[in-house]
Amino acid sequence: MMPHQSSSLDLGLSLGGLTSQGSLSSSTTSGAISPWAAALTSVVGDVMARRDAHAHAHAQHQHAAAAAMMDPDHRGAMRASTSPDSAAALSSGDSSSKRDRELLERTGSGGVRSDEEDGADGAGGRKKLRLSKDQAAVLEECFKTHSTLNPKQKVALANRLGLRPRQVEVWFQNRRARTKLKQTEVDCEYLKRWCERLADENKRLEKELADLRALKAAAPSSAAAQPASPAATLTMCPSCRRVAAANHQHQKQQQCHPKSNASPAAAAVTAAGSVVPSHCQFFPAAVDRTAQSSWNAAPLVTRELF
DNA sequence: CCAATATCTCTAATTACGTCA
DNA sequence: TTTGACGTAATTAGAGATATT
Repeated sequence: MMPHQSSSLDLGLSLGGLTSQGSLSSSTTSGAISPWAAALTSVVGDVMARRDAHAHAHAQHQHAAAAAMMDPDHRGAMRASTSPDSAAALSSGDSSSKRDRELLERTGSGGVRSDEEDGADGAGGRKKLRLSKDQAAVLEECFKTHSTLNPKQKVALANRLGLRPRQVEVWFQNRRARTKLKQTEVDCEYLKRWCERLADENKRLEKELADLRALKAAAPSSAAAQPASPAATLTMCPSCRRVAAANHQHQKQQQCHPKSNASPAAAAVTAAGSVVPSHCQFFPAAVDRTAQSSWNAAPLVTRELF
């Protein structure tokens, strides 16, 4: 599965740096600001300035409450907090199960509630939050920088947006899923077009083969002049279906695909582990997709093939 | 040191809500 | 006004990693 990225993505964000003015101060022990923190700060600054013009008073109230509830550091160095509820549960020695705590978080008891939730029914019904354009823009910008969040980033972002950390987490999960789905669609389209192209190529080669056979049949006299020489025999490579002349003199076919000892450049290993002959490598996906070991690393690009 | 347990985060699949044509 | 499609927030289940007991 995916390795945990907490250490590599650690912002060094200090929640204490969240000032009441809404500015996000990010600092590392070295004093350098990470790219993610810088992006968050600038994006949040731009978008939130507009947002705050409308909802500053209410947001401040929320953020103050959130800051009071959410301090992941108080739980110790190693265990990160996902929700204020779980933090509270742990710090109070609560032995309730994970599901219980998740239920608690969902129902919002003791946690931070968003504007939308405040207006929701309290009967436990699933009330769907609609993220504002500004919230979505901030999340989107952050996603561009990093598709995953460490706990500190999550809490900081949640605080800034007036959302629960869980909501930020869910948004990133769904965003990754959408990205992957889109990439899959792109890949699917790409493969479809390759398939069509190969079918065309196959047709062309079969026609070429038929022509050659016709040519051979039409000129039997020249073949008869050299009856002992089967050099004109045409064979087709079972793998790539290319036509090749066979050298029967030594009962050795002209090898279309030199066996495994061939130079590394002669064969590329596909993702499935099969060997693709070098002259069959007009399907680049067989090669370059091996480098895409993870979806996160696969950029959503339309390959320029045609 | 090792096993059991707890907790976290992730993906994948699914559900359900809100919007819009 | 109703309805179906669609986008997406939220839920669920299960797996892997890591810390704690």
